[in-house]
Amino acid sequence: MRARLPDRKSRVTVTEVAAACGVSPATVSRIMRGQTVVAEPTRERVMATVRALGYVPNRIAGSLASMDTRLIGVVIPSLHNIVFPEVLRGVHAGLEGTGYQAVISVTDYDPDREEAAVRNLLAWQPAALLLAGFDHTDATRRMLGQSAARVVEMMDLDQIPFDVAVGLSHHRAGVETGRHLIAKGYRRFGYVGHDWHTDLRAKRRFDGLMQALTEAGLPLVAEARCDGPSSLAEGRRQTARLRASAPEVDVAVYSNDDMAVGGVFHCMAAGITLPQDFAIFGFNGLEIGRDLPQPLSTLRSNRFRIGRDSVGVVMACAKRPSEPQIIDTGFEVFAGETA
Amino acid sequence: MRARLPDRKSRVTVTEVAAACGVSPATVSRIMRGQTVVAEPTRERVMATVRALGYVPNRIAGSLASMDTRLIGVVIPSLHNIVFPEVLRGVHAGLEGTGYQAVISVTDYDPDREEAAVRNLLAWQPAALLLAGFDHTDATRRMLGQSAARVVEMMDLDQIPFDVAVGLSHHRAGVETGRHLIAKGYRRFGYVGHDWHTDLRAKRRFDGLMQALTEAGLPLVAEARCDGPSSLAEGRRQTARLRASAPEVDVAVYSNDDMAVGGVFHCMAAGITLPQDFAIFGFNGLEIGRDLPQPLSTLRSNRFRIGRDSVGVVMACAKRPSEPQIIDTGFEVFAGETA
DNA sequence: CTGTTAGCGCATTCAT
DNA sequence: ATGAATGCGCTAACAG
Repeated sequence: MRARLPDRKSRVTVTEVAAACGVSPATVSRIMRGQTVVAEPTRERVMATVRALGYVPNRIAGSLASMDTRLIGVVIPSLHNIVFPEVLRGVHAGLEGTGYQAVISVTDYDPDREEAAVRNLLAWQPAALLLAGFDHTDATRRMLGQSAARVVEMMDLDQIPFDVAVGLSHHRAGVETGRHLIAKGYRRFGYVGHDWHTDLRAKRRFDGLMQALTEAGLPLVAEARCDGPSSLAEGRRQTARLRASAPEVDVAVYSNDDMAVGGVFHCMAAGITLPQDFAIFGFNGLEIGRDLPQPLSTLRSNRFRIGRDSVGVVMACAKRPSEPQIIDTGFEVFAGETA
Repeated sequence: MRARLPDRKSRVTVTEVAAACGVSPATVSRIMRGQTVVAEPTRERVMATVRALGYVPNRIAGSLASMDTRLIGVVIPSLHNIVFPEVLRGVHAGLEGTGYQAVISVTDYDPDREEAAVRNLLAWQPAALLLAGFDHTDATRRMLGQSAARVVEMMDLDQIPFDVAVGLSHHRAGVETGRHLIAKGYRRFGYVGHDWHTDLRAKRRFDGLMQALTEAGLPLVAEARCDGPSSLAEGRRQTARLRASAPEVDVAVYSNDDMAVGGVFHCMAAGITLPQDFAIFGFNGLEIGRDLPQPLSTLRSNRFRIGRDSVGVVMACAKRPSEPQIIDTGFEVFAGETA
């Protein structure tokens, strides 16, 4: 027999509530979940006791008994800019009122850390796992295969998903960017970007851009890329480099809005007039770009919608579909005034 | 007897692993937790089986048995700007390698939604709850009192915490802002702000500023405030209003960097030279301010550190201290070039 | 060092 | 409409 129980987190249990008002634990349990029909007087009596004792049902025990956790694992690459928080905002909007909770992990764009995160999260038997992109280790894929959780690969549509993908085609986004700018009359293209090893979607957009240029018989005149993650500071620095090395470039496509706004700041400081002297086009459609003195020309990805719809799809059905499913949240050109 | 078991999320259990390699479940459990000493040959044999079967321990069951969940509840007001994601970043940095997971809820600055979030999170028996500020409902306070979880009130130090507070004194931040600007020679102060009903810390900074002005015998010449949350767009709008109504103001203190950067954008667009014609001082020290063509003058709050240290304190000790504890993560003036 | 035993708190039968 | 019995998968105490 156990000598001493460890301190309980919640003092009150169903059994105690039941005892306190002369019903069985099963009745209390039923009332707490509002499921089956219970006589109104009983219900009221029990609820009074619940309030009096401050009873909070233990979901750990409940989940074990019912084999249903109401937990959603969310694995995101980064919290360094506003992009993934906006996805999270969508996730929370989708979760609102469902009784599900989000358990969050951050990978810093490292597949091995993603693997660790997935392992830890799966141990909580989540109803679903929301990941970013398709770049997982083999072990991660195996674990996902063994689990019964729904798996949403967010942000991206350019590969066949494991279960469901919710996002946009970054390749097509790149193509549309190129076509849009060519249609506006730009011919001497430059590219300003950040690390492709971690941010594969940025690379995919670049490839799309190149496809559009090739279709139009145009070269990429120059590019300036840094090794690290995107930032305003790198956007400024790489823009300076690009301008110094290739002053003939009339429009630069940026890997994202952080880099692009950095570019705008460089131009402000250097007295370069946008878009006459030089044009800038971003990606994402962040608030910061919209509220610039000259609004940033960019492509809006719908990050809130990605998060919300990802939750929506797993709430709609607890089982994986026989065919991988694809939900396109789209993108739109935001004209702005910098290109 | 139960007719039919519901589908299990994880097919493999300790019992099955144990059976598969001829040891007892307890031994498998011990090995999985790496706690007590187990003979090396046994360990290897079991681990081989674990890998072969793809066994993932069920933490729901584990938590119930050990009454220790390794879950940390985090309740944040908003994901609309980068401030709380930076706190979350700190939280995840602090959690790294501890085996604890963060369960997140968002309140949109609504105490009633905070109450609901706390109720839902406490049901998971978390080891700790991380909240923002002191503005809780009575019911929330009662629930926190009943639970054994550590409670960290983040961001703020201006009241006596329930258990631990990690953050900075917003009143002192306001005072220091005032003194700093007075020392720089400014005399005609304005204030640009957003809604105080939701963001009580902004109000506290304002009060501190007023105290500094009063000490110096200076009036607040003008103020422009909006009802909604802070944003770049409102920063621009309210700055325009302030300038129109009180052109004599030589420095404006802003409720935060989002508003202040909006102010900088207004000045850029309106051809106002900073800081000669008009000076701007923010609060937070966001990346966006630092990388502006003219870096924003502001007060750095240490949001990453707040998150990391909040986790640190609950990892250090599982029990509430007898006396409320206060951890000051401080703030520093960032000189910048706009004031 | 390892096995046995007895729950953790709750949800779910099935019987009444 | 309600109660009694059973076990979810695991960990902790104890015995050996």
